[in-house]
Amino acid sequence: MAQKPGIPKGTRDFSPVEMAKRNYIFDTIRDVYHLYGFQQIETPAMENLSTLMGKYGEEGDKLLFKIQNSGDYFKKLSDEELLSRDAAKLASKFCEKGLRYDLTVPFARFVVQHRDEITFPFKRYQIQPVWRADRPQKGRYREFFQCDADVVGSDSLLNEVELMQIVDEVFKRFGIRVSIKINNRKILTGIAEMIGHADKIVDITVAIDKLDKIGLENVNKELAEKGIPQEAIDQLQPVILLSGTNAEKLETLKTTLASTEVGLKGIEETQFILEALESMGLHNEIELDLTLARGLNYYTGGIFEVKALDVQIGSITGGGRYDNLTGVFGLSGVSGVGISFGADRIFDVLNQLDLYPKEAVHGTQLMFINFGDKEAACCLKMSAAMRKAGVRAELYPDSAKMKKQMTYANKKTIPFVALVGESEMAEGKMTLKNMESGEQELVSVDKAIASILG
RNA sequence: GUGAGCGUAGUUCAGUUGGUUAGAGCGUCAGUUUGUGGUUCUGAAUGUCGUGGGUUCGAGUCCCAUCGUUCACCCCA
Repeated sequence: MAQKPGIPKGTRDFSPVEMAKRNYIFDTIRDVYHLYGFQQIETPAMENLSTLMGKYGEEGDKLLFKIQNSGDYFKKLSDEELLSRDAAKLASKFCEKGLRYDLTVPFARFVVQHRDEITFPFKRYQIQPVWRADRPQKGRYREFFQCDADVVGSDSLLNEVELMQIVDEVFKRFGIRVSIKINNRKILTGIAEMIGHADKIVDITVAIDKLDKIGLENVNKELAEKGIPQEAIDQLQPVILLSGTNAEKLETLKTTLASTEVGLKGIEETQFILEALESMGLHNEIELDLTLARGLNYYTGGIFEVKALDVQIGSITGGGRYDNLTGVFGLSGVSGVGISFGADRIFDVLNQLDLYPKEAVHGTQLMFINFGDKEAACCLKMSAAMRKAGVRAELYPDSAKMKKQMTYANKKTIPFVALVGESEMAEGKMTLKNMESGEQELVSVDKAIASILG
């Protein structure tokens, strides 16, 4: 066997059927975004590395795909640099660009760069692939699509409410049962302050985040390993184990975090969002979950995450508020909040649950069998008329054996086949065969259109 | 970045304690059928057993390396 070609790990080809399904996902999300007044933008696949670096934490920097400069860059390096064997340092010498890691940071760059053309508040959505140099595994790819919607230039919590409504609506349309989790960075900060370790907030949240995965005991162990004293860990217990309804949780937190201003602010925000959503009535459950941390360190307010209830696959949507993301690009005072649907994981979920509507696949509806040049010419005219009426029609290009042509129609799951031979031509009609039932009858073009579209 | 499993036809896999010419289902192609597919029957094609080295009289099978892949951890959509 000749050497088989392949594609880089963590990347995928998409077949026609897969594309039809993916487009159904993108279209559904896009429709809902439009309903809420979001406008689409796109940004380049590559950004300047300086735009990307330092925005996703240390771990994120490592996962950035860097793009090698062109040209003889090694000539410009000193012997010392070349011999340093320091990948990160050397990369900075001959990589100026990188593939985007998410859509939020490029969007922040976009906002700052085009600030004079943008009318705030700016509601944009963006559906594009992103790349991460991660090691692939189940539900994790190195190239995957995100479907982001963000509002920048407005501090109003109504934006959070609206985004949660969008999340709820999208998953309702997909028919995926989900649990929407909400938290607030300010509450997490308040907790860290309360126990007197505000500086350890990242370690604390990362540890707490693993609660349902590794259990309380291991969380506490990890906290201790990160240098949190035992008494502080003890103080954390009631918070970690917080339970009850959302309202009850908030009440408990109000007393626990009474001493921290940030904490109370976070509680107030969360309460507003939850109450607003409650009055709207969501289809899916929304739950205050303090263990929800999210690694992205630019979040400052509300944090959201969505998990599918019927498939185990990690989070399928996430988002949150970031008060000062544009600040790092030189424009402060612009707050933003956004969500991101993970199209690829949603694809996997829909596949596993087999939730695609039949109409999602827009295949050919009618195929003309090709009997020869004369017959084909007649089919050409008929098919033109049928397309005009909105029938997706095609003519088999070669006058191959019937069996071959029928097999082709069968494989493409084309529901109708038209046979136009000598006798049909004489009458200006076609024999229309229903591929599912096997029935066929001699009909006019108009009648055929009616029964196909009917 | 860390750890574990798996690489045999287009595909899913079988292949005994190492033993002659490496098999099966599905798929593909041809015929049965000069205007009828999805269901029948008949026949055919296809592999450097991921790659390189080693042990052995003998390696698909054992050892080492390498690449690919899958899963878990870290992190994340």
